[in-house]
Amino acid sequence: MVLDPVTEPEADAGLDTADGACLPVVPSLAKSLHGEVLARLRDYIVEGNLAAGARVPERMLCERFGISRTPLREALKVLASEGLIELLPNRGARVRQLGAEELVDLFDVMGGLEALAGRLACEKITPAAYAEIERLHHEMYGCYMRRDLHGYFACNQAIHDRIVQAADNEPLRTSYANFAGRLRRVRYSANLDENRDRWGEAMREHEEILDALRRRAGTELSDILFGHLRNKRRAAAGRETAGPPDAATGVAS
Amino acid sequence: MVLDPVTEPEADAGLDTADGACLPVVPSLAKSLHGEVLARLRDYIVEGNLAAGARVPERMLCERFGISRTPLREALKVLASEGLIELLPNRGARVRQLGAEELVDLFDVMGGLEALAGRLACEKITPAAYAEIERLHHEMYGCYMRRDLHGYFACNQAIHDRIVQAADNEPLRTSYANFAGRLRRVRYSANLDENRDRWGEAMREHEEILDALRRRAGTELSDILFGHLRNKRRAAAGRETAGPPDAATGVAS
DNA sequence: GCACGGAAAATTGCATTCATTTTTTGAGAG
DNA sequence: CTCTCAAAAAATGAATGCAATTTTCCGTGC
Repeated sequence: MVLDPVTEPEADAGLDTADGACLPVVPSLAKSLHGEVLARLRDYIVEGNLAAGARVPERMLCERFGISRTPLREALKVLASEGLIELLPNRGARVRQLGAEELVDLFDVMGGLEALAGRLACEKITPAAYAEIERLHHEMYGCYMRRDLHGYFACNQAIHDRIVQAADNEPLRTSYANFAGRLRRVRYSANLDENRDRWGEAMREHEEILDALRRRAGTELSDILFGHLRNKRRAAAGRETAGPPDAATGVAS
Repeated sequence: MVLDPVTEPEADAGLDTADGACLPVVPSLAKSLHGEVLARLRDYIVEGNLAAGARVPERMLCERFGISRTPLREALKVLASEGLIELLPNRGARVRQLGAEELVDLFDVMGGLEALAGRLACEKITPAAYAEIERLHHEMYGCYMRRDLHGYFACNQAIHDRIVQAADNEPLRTSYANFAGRLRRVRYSANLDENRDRWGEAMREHEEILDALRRRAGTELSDILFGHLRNKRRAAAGRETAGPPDAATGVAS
């Protein structure tokens, strides 16, 4: 996940004379140890290998990745700016705690970004891309009917991703990936499984989503998507134990 | 600018026993040389002290800030992740070029974030905060009437900032500040001055904004704000020379 | 006169080192 | 036995050092 911008082997060696037209893809963190470490460490944390609130042990990660502390610390600074970890003055870094209110805020931002993606998708989506989403929608409906939770999740995420892709907006993609990563750090829980009402509701909302997208009704789709995320948030919040900030929270539907 | 999260002196030294309730504010980059350098360098670039597309000279900035290369390079990595600069594999960093299409994308994301801020503000804004926005609106109208462009800009920005503040969502604030910074790097141009139609239109849109906010009509305000940014984008794009990616583009209204 | 080639200089990326702060360990007092 | 305090140990933050790549500059050939 966290869709990386494509990293081709950088085939344009040699002739880059005075022509200023060498800005094809962003080679920013293409190779370079730093980029590698950043991606790996981000995955490592998002995957949940480090307990929430736990301190990030530099030494251990250094030998784990076989690098020195310099590139690792650079990666830590970036992850901090992404909001995944926090830097404690003179005390290193620790995995960011997601309190209940922060979780709510993140869900709202995701809702805002999806709303934007929907709006833009209605303007720019190609018939082929729409057809693909329609296909995924029907596949998801099939999963819903036969109570295939795993398949449903996969289709659901694929649909939302496709909408973001269809928006064809690189900064939006990046931001979306960033926030999705932050939320993904919390444990998936099969909350739909114990919440059939929400599942049905979510399915109906997805019908509306597809319908609005079919009609290219940007404003409408925007509202539906925001509401969709709001309901998802509520469903997740319902599952929450609120007390310990480590509470496993559902991220689904 | 780029509103920093408050940095209190971290008064909770000593007893943090098993109680997991020590997450008041983010001391992330509170002090620490790295945080200082990051903020200064970001300002330095946003202010436009480095030409667009120009390479970022480490050595020079090091002696300019009186630090070694390590914290500077850390800051560079973070700024790259923020999208302000780009890292070239073995060639250091350069200030990111904003092509016409990227500019459009950034405006859309700003529109999406403002739309979200409007929605949330309608839910959470306090009467006092609303009153303040109303006051700013009338002050802005005064500026408009007497053709005080500078005052108009200031009020305009203050209003949009207040809406974001009223949304009371920290991740949103951070993201908004990030994108605003990226756009701010392009030169301000008094495009409203040569585009009286747009000025009047913008003023009318702001009337609608205030009205929707007064009625706490979140969905409506969301649409108006997105459209407002869209029009702003169009006005800015109209000024653009499109050819050279260095084209000075207006960011106003 | 201009393009091509190569060596010197500069710059980058990462590792290592050093000073400072924090955390842990242990001894002693109450 | 527990609490306090101090010193050792570890870890952090930043500076410096070093190999590798890039850029610059100058000489040569056409």
